[in-house]
Amino acid sequence: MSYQTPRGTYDILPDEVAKWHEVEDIIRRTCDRYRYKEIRTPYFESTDVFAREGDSSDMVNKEMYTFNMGDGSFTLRPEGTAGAIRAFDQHKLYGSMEMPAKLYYMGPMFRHERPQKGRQRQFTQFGIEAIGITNPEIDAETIALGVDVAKALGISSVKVAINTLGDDESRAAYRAALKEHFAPHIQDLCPDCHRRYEQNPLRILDCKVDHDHPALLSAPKLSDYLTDASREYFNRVLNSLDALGIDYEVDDRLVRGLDYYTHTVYEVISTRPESGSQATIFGGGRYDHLVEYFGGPEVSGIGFGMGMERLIMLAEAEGYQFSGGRGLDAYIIGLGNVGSAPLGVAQKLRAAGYTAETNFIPRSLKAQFKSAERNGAKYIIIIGEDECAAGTVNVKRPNDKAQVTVPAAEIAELITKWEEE
RNA sequence: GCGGCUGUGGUGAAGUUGGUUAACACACUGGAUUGUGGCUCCAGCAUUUCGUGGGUUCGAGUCCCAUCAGUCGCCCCA
Repeated sequence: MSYQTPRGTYDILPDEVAKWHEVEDIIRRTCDRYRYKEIRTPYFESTDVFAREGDSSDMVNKEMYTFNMGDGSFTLRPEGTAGAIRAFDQHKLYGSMEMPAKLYYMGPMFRHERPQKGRQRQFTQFGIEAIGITNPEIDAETIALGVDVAKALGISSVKVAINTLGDDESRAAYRAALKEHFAPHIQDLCPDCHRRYEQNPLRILDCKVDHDHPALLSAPKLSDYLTDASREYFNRVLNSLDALGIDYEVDDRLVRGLDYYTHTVYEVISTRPESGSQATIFGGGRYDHLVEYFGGPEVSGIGFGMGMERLIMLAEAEGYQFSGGRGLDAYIIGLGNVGSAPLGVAQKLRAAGYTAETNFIPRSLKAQFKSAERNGAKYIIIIGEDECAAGTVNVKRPNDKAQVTVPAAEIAELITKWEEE
């Protein structure tokens, strides 16, 4: 009997962790520059935080990890927005933070989906939310933040696709128009579109099967149903993107899966052909009713979510070199009966800020040299019985094979001197 | 949830129409060189074992069924 990680989950092994630290660090620094503050919410919430009324999609019905321990129904968070808004309302941050409240989060999310590459059941998502002020410049700035993160990881082949869903009035009118338009053609469309017709008519527009169907090509445009205010808002978003120096493409077929989105929606995708179904780097939009749903004021927010596994995959595809973490400064070799002398030397170096490692099991000099080399030691320190008795150590620099003998007490000073050369 | 493909040691992998000792390479361990490594050479390294569990057969890594996992596409994508 052997054990393995559950389907769609994976271990991040020691060799890969440095990569994650680096990505996390880039995200934190970027958010810091934009003055977004981290918020950490529970990994599970009451189920109704995620299963809001009006959502009848597959996500809520089949793709959530929900459990009941006898004190209510709880669900592992499938995304970050709901928890952040819930916290914003619960702690009345609209009273203590200056608006917009600019928040970011980073951590594991859980979705019971069929796994694929870049699509795990437990995955890691970074996201931001700017809550409390409806303003097109904010919408544009969130895109700039996400693009900055991607750029910092060398991801340059990106395309910003953006669209507007308009306000409630615009979207309701468009939805009605779409249903009216497709009603006579519904029999010609694929079975999936039959379901979409009922559940989310906007999704028919990006159907892969019926992509070139005449009824799709002649379908009414959302832009024709926008109110003047909505159109004006969207134009200001686009102008702001110009000001930020961000190229974009308006894609009037870009929609979202949930009903709470209004006005701006966007997706930033990789244009590298091999990225396939993992092309989306991050996607987000504005939501008008979420804050009041959780008991807060009638204000809107905007945010995006970014899958960090994909981010790392894309960074690697673009040739980004991860630093690999800190290397080894000194490897201390002990030969013969030298007791704990190597430990003492290692500790002196660590106290001075260096990384140091010693051999613990009796091994030949050759074997210990191999370990030192494999660990990429910048300095190799040899302590034999003679040195131990004399209170000295041999210090070797593999680069040029220079070697000196110094009193053990002065080891840190010697390394520092060599480091400064 | 649906369909296709894949699954051999630490890694990459070869394994013909089922036939008896699972190739090769790298990595790793030890030695040649018992206090100065990185090269070279030698040796060891899957010993009912080929993701797991059944089945067919005199005999299965090779065929059949189931199952698990990965992967590609669909659905969905908060």
